[in-house]
Amino acid sequence: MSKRSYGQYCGLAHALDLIGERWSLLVIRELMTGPKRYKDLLKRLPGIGTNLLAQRLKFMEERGLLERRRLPPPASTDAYDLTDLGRALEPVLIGLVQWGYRTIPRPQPETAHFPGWSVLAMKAVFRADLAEDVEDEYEYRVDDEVFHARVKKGVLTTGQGPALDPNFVLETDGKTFLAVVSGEMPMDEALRQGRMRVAGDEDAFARSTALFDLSPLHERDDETFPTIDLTGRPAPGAHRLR
Amino acid sequence: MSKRSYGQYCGLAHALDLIGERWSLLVIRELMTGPKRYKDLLKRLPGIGTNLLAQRLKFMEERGLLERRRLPPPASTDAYDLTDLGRALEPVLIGLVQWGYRTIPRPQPETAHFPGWSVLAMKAVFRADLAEDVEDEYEYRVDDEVFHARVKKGVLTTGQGPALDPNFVLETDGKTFLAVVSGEMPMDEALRQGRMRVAGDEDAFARSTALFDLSPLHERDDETFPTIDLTGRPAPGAHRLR
DNA sequence: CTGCATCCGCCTCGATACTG
DNA sequence: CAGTATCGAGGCGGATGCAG
Repeated sequence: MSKRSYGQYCGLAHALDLIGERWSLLVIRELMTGPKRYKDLLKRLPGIGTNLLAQRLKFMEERGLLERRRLPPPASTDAYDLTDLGRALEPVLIGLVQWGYRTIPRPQPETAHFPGWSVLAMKAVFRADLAEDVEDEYEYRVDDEVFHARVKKGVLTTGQGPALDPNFVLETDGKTFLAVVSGEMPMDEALRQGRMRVAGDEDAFARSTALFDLSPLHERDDETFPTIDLTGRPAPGAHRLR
Repeated sequence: MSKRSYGQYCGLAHALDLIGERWSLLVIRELMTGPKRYKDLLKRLPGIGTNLLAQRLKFMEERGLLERRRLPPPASTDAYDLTDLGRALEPVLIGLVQWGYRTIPRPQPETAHFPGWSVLAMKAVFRADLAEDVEDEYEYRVDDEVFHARVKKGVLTTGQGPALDPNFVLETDGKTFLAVVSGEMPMDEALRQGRMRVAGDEDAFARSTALFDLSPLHERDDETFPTIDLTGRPAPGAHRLR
């Protein structure tokens, strides 16, 4: 029952009392892109073990991080959804993603990957300083997952499901997608090989590749790596797009 | 030896592979305020167990988060210090502190607390939007710990040890300090009772209490609660100080 | 005395089997 | 489908040992 607390008066220690145990933050990550059913969580968290997932869900529900919800009529079972408190962890997740990408190893054959994980990654690598004058909407279809991004006045919002009025729709399979986002394969090559297709406005697509800097993460130098900005100052060397 | 990895291609999962285990982030927190010796870490992390601390230090040193350093001559033993990679976790720690303070319970008699933990807390509750025109330096002496804050052009920097040219020096004991920062005791009362003393510029002290909003954390409404700002937009209702 | 390594009991984790 | 029950393996926490 996880009665182990650090017993410190410290915001960090208390935060870790709530979400510091194994799998907890990954459950939050899954719910960050929308409500999920129990079995979906199991599928997207390979290795968690069913008892532990149940325990984590119960624990975080009791603490007010998430809640069990009855889905609208067509669905027969419940789903889990974040509360405002749980959703407030988004900046922390983004910060951890940014930090993690500094040293993430290249994907191995057995490395798990779901396209939806890239929604957080997009927010992590988003260049808000280049997006002041951009107003776009992009749709991504990878395997059976569909998600979208909306850029407006320097702000990025994302969600699962199709976009309302996308400037382009990108379509590919999970293997190609992973190869591209991990920097193993240049995007142009995936397009040339026909393993990735983009339908819509070419200029918007060019803008999107600048806004989401998917360029080889492993060779990137720290100077240009975006990090959470506590002061709101523009990054050095930043220039307007368009 | 902690060979357990999530095996996911996701910045968050990889970050948790590095700092997701018990005590890891608290070790980082300790080193965030400056290099520490092994025994100091043990003392400031009650309950960790000596073997586990050694294991965590070794693990994180191998991964490049921290390094063992020989201290300047007067010291006889080594100390541990963060690398740039480890120090890059600061925004994440601040974000977690901000989030943790939303639900942190009132301190109990057995709750551990070291004054230095408040250095991170200051950064977490700092109102940068009020500090644009402030240029101050404050010194805090609590029990045997001394630390300082420097505010300049909306930016806060902190450190252990005395300030160079402080506008005021605040002095108190650990018990009173905890009571005040946890909102159990109003700062005025601590001053009136003589349990806390402020020597120096009264106006600067008034500014500091506005910049570091120590007002009752437990009753605070979410609207005014500072959170990490990814966009650099000023908080709603913010006004200039001075 | 500091900086660990070893040992030991307990709790957590992860996999599988089972139930409403 | 959504969990609960069970169990072996390993991580954790506390005490102790020991080398520099």
